[in-house]
Amino acid sequence: MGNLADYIESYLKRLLKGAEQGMIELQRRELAEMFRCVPSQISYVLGTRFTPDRGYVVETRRGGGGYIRIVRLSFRPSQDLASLIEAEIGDEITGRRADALLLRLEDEGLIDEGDRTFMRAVIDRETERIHPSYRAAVRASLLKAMVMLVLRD
Amino acid sequence: MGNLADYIESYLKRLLKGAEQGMIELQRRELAEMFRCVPSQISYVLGTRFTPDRGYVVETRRGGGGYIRIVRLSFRPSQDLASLIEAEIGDEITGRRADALLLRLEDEGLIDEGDRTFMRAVIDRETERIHPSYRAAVRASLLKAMVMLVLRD
DNA sequence: AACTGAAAGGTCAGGAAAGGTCAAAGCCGT
DNA sequence: ACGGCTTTGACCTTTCCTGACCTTTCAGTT
Repeated sequence: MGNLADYIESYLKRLLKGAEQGMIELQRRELAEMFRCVPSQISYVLGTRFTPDRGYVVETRRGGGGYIRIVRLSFRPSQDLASLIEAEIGDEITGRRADALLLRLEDEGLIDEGDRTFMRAVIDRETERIHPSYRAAVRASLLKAMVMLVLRD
Repeated sequence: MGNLADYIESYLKRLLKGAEQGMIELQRRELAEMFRCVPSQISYVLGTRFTPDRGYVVETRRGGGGYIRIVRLSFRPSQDLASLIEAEIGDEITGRRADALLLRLEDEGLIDEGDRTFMRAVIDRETERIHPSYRAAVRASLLKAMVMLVLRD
């Protein structure tokens, strides 16, 4: 994990952990100076790591006194678990989005790394035997089934 | 066993043995240089020797600072369980046989009644959407995935 | 109220640095 | 000679990082 984007990401996540209400506010230019990079690098990190997919919302404001606010969304089900999972995963899902979701669950402490790796292995294994055009659907079914099984209670 | 792929395989396995958390991280290009071969040779070794079937998961990242991470599953589909499950379930299974299997697992005290009814419900739900001719296959995948997930460790 | 300049953040394209793919050639045992 | 692993190399995709240029907001001036 040697690249700059990763460092910035983990710095921001550390800040978020220590923050009230799972929300932080900062300035792009300042942060860029701190990491000695161009400001657009910060935008890059936000755009690739703090996406809704991964459970974050970013609000910004330009101009004097501008800021960037990062809000962490909690996966904690407000409704019932099944419909939340249904909404997140749907009938089909790419391998990438599946990874992102598992990572997010790990990030939130809902599953551990072993769970994540295991589920990934199962998905890879079951998925590669079948015809490519059904993969996305089977992947979704498997993911939903396993996540529900692990998260229920 | 004099071929390059075998040497690379055993080198990686040696690294894995000495690694904390049964996980190593390396760069494809570097490793290729070390063995004086083309990078795709590394991919070949990973694709043929470090498969989920054999108890490994490989995660990679491209681009600057890219890496390859090899994780050994702690629940290495312990011959017993994995092959038992594979043998019992196979590539396809009817709803009836699935029920029977779940009941048997409950009988043997390997899962409780809650697990069983939950898994059944998940299978029914995921299975009803899809085309009838694929149900048996998807049912098998789901069942295998969930049973392994619950029985692992 | 309108104008203007400075101070944010946004966008986008391009180059460099990984790893991925796939088909063809090579090698080896039967 | 054949079939199945191995190896190689040409070409592709993804990710990171930077820099040039754009837009928005605010504060002060006219």
